[in-house]
Amino acid sequence: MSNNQFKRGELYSVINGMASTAVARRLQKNFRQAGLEITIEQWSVLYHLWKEDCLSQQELCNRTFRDKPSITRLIDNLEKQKLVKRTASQTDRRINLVCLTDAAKELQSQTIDLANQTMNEALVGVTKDEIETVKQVFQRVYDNLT
Amino acid sequence: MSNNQFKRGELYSVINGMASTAVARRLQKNFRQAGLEITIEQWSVLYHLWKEDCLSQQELCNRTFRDKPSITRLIDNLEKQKLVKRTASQTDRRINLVCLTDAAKELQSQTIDLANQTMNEALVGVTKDEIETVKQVFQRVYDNLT
DNA sequence: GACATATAGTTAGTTATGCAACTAATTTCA
DNA sequence: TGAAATTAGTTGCATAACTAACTATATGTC
Repeated sequence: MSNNQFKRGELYSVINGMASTAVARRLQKNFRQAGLEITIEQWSVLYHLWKEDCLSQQELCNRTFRDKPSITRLIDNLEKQKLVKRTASQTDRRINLVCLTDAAKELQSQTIDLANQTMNEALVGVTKDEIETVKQVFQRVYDNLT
Repeated sequence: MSNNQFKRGELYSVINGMASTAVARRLQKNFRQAGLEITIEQWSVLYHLWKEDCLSQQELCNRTFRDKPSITRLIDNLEKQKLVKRTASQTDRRINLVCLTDAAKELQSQTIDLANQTMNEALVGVTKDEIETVKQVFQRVYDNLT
């Protein structure tokens, strides 16, 4: 038995990611209470577009760790809500560039404030070093499996 | 700004839980390759029943961190596959006791081996102390938000 | 130039999640 | 005792995930 193997009874918390689920739920709730009608999955797409606008769907797949059908439907829903718009690329007609609308740009600061607030609530009593360790382990696990 | 606040650019990995998603995906794949037709959500319910059989649906909610409709439907599907059976409690007729079938009992060792194997792959290069820290932070975050 | 292969995105089908509204059984307490 | 509140579970609706199969465009190679 390897040195770092989880005991069976502890496996679940890792597989299920209960902590990140709890964060997501709380953030969703905070959005709703602020009258924002977006899901946190939609928000996570907008988040990457705020960093760099007009990405291809494939690029959004890479950055959000989602597969193509998931992104297709998230973009469908964001388009219905008039938060993004698909535009065919001039140079490669296979590619859709996904660009923010003005309405989406207005959401940025408000939702990022809510996200930061939520993280502050979540991380009460957690040290900087511990956060650093969690991030490193996450990255390592992700790299190990992909 | 609080001392342990995430920088914006780092928020996503926590909220999305990409690492636990990657673990779940790999475990699901390993189940499929072994010819096991269960989802990892279903497995996570069975997991708690292997530890203690014939729990109420409410108790399964608590132990798996899911809400009641999610458990209702997971049990529906597990019942379709003849892996569990609902039995009305003798003492409180509101309660369904969810009990394992023989078929489910046979799945236990095989799937837990696969889960341990998956965790070993995932945790290559991660130390025991780091795992301990991650678990503590998860628990802390969960407690902070619930 | 033409055929094979790779890449970008969509669609269909199944399972799962969250919320809100619901039924039925039990408990509380006036 | 009997009405109100609580608890256990279900159902309906919308969103999202994964897989597999699909279309369309682009690239690579003979």
